[in-house]
Amino acid sequence: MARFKGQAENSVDEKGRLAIPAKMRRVLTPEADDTFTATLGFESCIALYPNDRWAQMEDEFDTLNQFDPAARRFLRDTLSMAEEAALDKQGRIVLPKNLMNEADIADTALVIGALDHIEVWDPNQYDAYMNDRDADKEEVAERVMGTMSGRLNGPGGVA
Amino acid sequence: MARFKGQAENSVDEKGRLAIPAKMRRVLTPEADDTFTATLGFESCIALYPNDRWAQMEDEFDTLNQFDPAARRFLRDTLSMAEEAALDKQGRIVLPKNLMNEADIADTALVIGALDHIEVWDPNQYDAYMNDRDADKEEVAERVMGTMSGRLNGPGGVA
DNA sequence: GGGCAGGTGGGGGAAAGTGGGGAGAAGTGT
DNA sequence: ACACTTCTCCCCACTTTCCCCCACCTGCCC
Repeated sequence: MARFKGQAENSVDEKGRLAIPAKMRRVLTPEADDTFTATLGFESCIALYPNDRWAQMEDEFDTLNQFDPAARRFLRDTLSMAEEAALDKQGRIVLPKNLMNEADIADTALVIGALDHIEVWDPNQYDAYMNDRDADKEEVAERVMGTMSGRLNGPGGVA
Repeated sequence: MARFKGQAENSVDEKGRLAIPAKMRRVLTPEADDTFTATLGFESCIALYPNDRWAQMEDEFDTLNQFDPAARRFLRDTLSMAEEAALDKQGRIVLPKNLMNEADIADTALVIGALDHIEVWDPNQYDAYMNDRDADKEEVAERVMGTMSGRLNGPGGVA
C-alpha cells in the first residue's frame, strides 16, 4: 500500500485540475489503477485515497448498521462527498467542485502526503490551522506517540 | 455488489423522470438488470435498491417473525411503498408519485450514493438534515468508527 | 548548454442530462 | 363487447458538460 509524504504547492486551473506531485504518483501501487477517491477530510481539506485503499475503507463502511441514525449520518457525510478521480496523461486529477467549495480551494492548492492518503489544502487555511493552535508540535507528538515509546524513537519521538 | 457514492443534482421532469448519474449506473452489476426497487428511506428520502440487493433484503424480511407487531409494522412500512422501477434507454427511472409526495420531491432532486443503495432527496430537505444537527461530522465519525480503530486509520486518524 | 521530466494551459469530440412527441397498453364506463 | 380516456413507455433531438489529447513552458540534471 502506498505511503505518501512530502508536500508541494501546485496550481488549480480553470477546470479544477490539479497536478499530483510526481513523487507521490511514484509510490502508487498498480492496484490503485491511477485512480483516487476524493472526499472531504477533517479541518477543511480534500482527502484523496488511492482506490485500493478506498476499497478497504468501503469494506469497513459495509459493516456499519444502517438502522443506526448516527451511522446513516456518517455514511451520508462521507459517501455523498466522495467522487472518483482518475489521473489524466499529465498526472492531474479534476477536483470536484463541491469539495473545492467545502475546502475553500481556489486557484492554488497545497498538496500534502499523509501516509495512506493525500491531503489538498488551501495554503492559507493550512497556515491558519498550523498557527492557530495552542498545542505545539512537541506536546502533540508526546500525547499521540507516547504509548509507543520504546517501540519508536525516530524523528518526532519524545526528546 | 454495487457500491454507490457521490452526488448529483438532477431535474425531475413533468413525467416524474429522474436521470440516474452515469457514475452510479456504471457500478451496477449485470444481475441488477438495470432495475431498482424504490421505497421510502429514512429521514424523508426515496431509497433505490438495485434488484439483486433488494432480493437479499427480501430474504431477510422473510426471516422476521410476523407474530411480532413491530415486525408487521416494519414490513408494512417498507413493502407497501416499494415499487419496481427500470432504467429507460436514457438511464432514467420514473419516481412513483406516492414516494415523491412522502419525500417532498418536486422538480429537482439530489441523488446521493449510499453504499448498497441510492438516495433521492429534495435539496432543501437534505440541507436541513445536514445542518439541523448538533452532532458534527468529527464527533459522529469518532463514535461510529471508533470501534474500528486499529483496523482502520482512515479519516479521523491522527495526522 | 542541451535534454528530460514535471507542471500548465487550451481546444475538440464524445457522452451525459433534458425535454417533447407519438405509439401502445391498461383501465373505465357505456 | 366496444369505444374512449389515461397513463406509460420508447424514441428522437438538442444542449451542455466533461474528458482526452495536443502543445508549451520552466527548471533541474547531466
